[in-house]
Amino acid sequence: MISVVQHGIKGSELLGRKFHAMRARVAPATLEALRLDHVTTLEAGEALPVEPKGLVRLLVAGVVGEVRMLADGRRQIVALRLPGDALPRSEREELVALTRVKVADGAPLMARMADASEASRPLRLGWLAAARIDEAMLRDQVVRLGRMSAFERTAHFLLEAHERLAQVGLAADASFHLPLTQEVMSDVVGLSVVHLNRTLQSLRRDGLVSARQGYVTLANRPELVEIAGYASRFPVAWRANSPAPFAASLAS
Amino acid sequence: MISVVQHGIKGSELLGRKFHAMRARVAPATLEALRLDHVTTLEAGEALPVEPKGLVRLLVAGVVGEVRMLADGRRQIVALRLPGDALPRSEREELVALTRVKVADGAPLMARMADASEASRPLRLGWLAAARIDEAMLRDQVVRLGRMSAFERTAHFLLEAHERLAQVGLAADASFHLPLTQEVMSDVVGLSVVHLNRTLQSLRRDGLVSARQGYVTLANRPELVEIAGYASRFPVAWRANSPAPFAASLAS
DNA sequence: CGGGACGTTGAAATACGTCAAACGCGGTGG
DNA sequence: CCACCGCGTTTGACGTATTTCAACGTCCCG
Repeated sequence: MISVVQHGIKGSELLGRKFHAMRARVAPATLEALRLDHVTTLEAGEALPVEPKGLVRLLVAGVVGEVRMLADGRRQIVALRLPGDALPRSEREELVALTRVKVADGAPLMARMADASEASRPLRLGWLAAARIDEAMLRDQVVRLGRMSAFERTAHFLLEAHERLAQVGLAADASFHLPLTQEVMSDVVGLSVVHLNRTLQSLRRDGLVSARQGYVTLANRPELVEIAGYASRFPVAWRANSPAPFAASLAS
Repeated sequence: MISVVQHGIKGSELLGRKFHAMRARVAPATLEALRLDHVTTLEAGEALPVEPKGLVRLLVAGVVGEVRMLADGRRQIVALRLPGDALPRSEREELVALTRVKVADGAPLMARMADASEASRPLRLGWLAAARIDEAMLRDQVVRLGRMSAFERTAHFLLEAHERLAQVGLAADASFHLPLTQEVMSDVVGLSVVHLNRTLQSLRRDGLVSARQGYVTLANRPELVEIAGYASRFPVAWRANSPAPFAASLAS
């Protein structure tokens, strides 16, 4: 979330590739300033070091979790960060690499932009819009955990994951790569591993999704949407654009 | 949340009283610009009309809930807004007066400030800080719902409510006025009314809180904190200040 | 071949939800 | 003044979703 990529800056050298900036809504000069400094790779399970200065980091590949631990070891993954998302720095949550991960330190400009002081107006607005989407997804998460059944939660979660990945070009059709262990997913949706497992089985039995080996296919998306009461978090304006160019970054 | 009041602008004519602005960290000129236009009163149960222009509204008295309804009638109150909080405008949540409520339309300046474009730097920073606190509380809510037992949730919720009210001078000691029905509270903490009721009884039996008639007393705060794993959401810097002047606004 | 993650399964425990009724209480109207 | 609501709280009995515990299967990797 806080995904700059989803904002008109489509693609970049995020992956070591050239800027792809199709139909970028941001002035070239500003885009230029977005050039990223350093790309680090972390292994699954590692905690990301806390951001030293005021830099902003961008998740280039893999999945990062905002993890909150309780005293007795219970774990809640407050939110997931997917490729293209910025990595926030919250005080009580730890950022943990849930898969192998590539992180790019944004140029200081990004930090200043976060300050909402300097930087260009359109970029700043995009930033704000992304933050708003972020918060909306957080609210979704609250509703999921507070009022939805295990079945609904899981469906809703998968729908969200799919949509977010599709946004950044990591899901062409109804299937996508989501290399998370069931334990991780259970900590996202607030269930025990065992029950999540059983819930996934129900979803499969009902022909709604098929999930194996980290590959998920939404076999019956309309029905899933119905069940979960899912509503897209992305303004139509954005959905129209795509297909986002930067791909294949979830795996490695 | 997004409480401007908690930011150095201590007190105001929010209640029709004089500005009290002790040790305000904001320039008088900026403060001046904060003057509020119109104060409306709404009855419990009423939904606040959606903000027409780009105005920002401030909750002066009473409690407002950010309510999300599911198709089948289930209700989740994503967050509570207490006196001094700004009223956000989210797409999927409805703002509902949970008690009799007083709302003030902020001057257009506030709107511009929300844009993070114009307005003074300190005010803008305060705004951002408040937004950060807001999000932190939202994360707390996620953890509560995702990984805490009914007992812990309720304790945690009461602690948060107490602290927030104390921040704005609506709780001197360990007791405070929280005129919410158990049904409302149950929709905040994601429990059934019946179960919330029983949970409150346990809390009473254990001598941790006493709650009757909308008046809550944290009889054993340290123990509650321990149980709920509660951590304050307010930076120490703020806590030092107080006692906030504007009072008695929860009731009416 | 052994070990370690991860997924799956079964049986039993429990936390929480649902249903339905009763209670208390302030308010209203006769 | 009393009777009769309506609304919120409380209680009991019961149903069920979800957790816990413990074991087993499987795949991968050394």
